[in-house]
Amino acid sequence: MRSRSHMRAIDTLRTALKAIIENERLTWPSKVVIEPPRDVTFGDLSVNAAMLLAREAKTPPRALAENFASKLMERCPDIAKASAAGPGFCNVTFTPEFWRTTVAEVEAAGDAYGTTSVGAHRRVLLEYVSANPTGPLHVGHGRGAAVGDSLARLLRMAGYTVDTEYYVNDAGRQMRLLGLSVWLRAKELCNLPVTWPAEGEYYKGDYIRDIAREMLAADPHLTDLPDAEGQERCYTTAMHKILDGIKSDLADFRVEHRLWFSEKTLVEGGAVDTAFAALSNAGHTYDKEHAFWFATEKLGDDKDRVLRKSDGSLTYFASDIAYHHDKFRRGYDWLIDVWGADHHGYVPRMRAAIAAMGKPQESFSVVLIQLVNLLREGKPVSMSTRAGTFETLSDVIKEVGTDAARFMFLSRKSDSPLDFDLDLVKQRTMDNPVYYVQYAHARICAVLRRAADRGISLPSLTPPALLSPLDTAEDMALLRKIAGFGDMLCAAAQSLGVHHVSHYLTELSGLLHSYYARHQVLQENDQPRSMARLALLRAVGQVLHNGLFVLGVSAPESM
RNA sequence: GCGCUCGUAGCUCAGUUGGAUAGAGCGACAACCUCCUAAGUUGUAGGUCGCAGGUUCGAUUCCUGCCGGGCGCACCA
Repeated sequence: MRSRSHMRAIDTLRTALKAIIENERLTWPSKVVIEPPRDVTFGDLSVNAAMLLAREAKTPPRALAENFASKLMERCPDIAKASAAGPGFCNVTFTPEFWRTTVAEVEAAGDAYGTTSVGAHRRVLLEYVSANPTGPLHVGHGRGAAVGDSLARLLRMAGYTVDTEYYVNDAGRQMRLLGLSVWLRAKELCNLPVTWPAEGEYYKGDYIRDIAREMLAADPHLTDLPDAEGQERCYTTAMHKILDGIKSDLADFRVEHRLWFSEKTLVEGGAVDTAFAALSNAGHTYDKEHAFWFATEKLGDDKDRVLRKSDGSLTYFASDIAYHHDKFRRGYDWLIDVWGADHHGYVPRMRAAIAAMGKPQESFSVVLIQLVNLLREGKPVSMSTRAGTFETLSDVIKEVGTDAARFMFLSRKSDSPLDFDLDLVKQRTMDNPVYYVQYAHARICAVLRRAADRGISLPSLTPPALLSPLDTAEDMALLRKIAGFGDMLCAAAQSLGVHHVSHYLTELSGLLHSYYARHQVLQENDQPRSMARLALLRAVGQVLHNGLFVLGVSAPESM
């Protein structure tokens, strides 16, 4: 379903056209699309209604469109021009006065400009990053973090009530390996004999040795402990240290998680049994070959899945079901998970679990994050956690900065692979459009400062009369663009595609730079025009600011 | 082999859920600072939207089949 537009122009046109169509005793087709045409010379908006209604009206689409066009002009004073075009489009141009009032809309709303209520306060739980606390975050996690955090901001702008959560996998094999790895390093540092497990059965990164060293410094007798107890202590300490590091990296990256949810606590609280009972009561489980199975195949999965293995232990899927069951119990209407794209094969079984809980399909969404190919001077940088030769998120932030890294992550569809070249991201070219957008904002601020120096002051709400000098094609282009900001945010929220926001900002910045080069904003001999343009620029600056906020990128006042 | 996904300008990618003559940046070439920030602007060149069918007023978009790349197919997490 297409969401209803909030753009004032579209709203106005829809209302007028609806009345006309009803007057003709025709029915408003659900497939009506009102949108800006590809070519701006066609007008501000374009409607396909005549083509959809031709059959019912028994009139050629072109003639019907002409009829609609003339009625629109009679009926609606905001419409300056309406005409039939192409196979039966109806193209509409609004009056300049109509567009100018957009400035006041922006000024009145301020930081809230662009917010809508399509979300209707539905409660969303957005889970992202959730990396195992077995090592520092790397660049791939950074992409998921940027996308998740910006999605939260985006959905809030669209009127959803969003909680963000990090699921801490603090139970299971990975944690045992972490404890073992630190424990063995500690023994090694004390020159005790150590037999290393097979490759892949322990973590090798330098941070493991660092943690072992810190622990020994705090307690020189650490290695006197029996193996089991020592490993347990190492696991607990290491996990907390690593988690602290992750939290600090996320803070540096302007990424917020409001909730931190422990898998261990969940399991110990009996959530698995509760979830199992729910599935069993609905008749979705069975026992086979000493294992406990979940019949996911009937719910769209490739085959049924094991929940409790024949050795009595739980599968990862089991606790994940319990986790999602618990999310619903906490009252959320919509669960959004941000996962690495290598987990896409996991989606059908999770969907099956959601269905088995009796929840509608729309209540669960997965946003897949494709691989980040980290490059340096065009050459790939290896990123294996266990090999210990990865580039951490923290290193990348230090090198290129949070703004550039976030914008880069957010400027492409999250489910397609991304080449992240460290040298490129530091460059100030259009391969790296963050500067282009930030520069547009800084430029506007510079003009506003200059105006203030000259003693020109704008009212906080600009009266319409003051804006009448805005009459060029470039003025209209900017006004139309900022008028569409809220709709763009809605569309982006609906498709869970944050990249739409960065594309929009790049386009808006292009219009601004072009405008700036073409029209002198402050003119010594034309105070009224200066005021009007200043007000327009201030509004554009506000929109850039709001858009950058959604991306979690700063809007500098000077560069 | 099965499933998911992608294939759009030389390169990196958009394409608003089926609309009109398919866009942007980079790279190339050529113009713009006595003037509010040149991290900028303007212009030119560049395309069989992987291939072949189908659905309809209309397809880059939806369906089918091929070709090619990525990923996934555990009583792992």
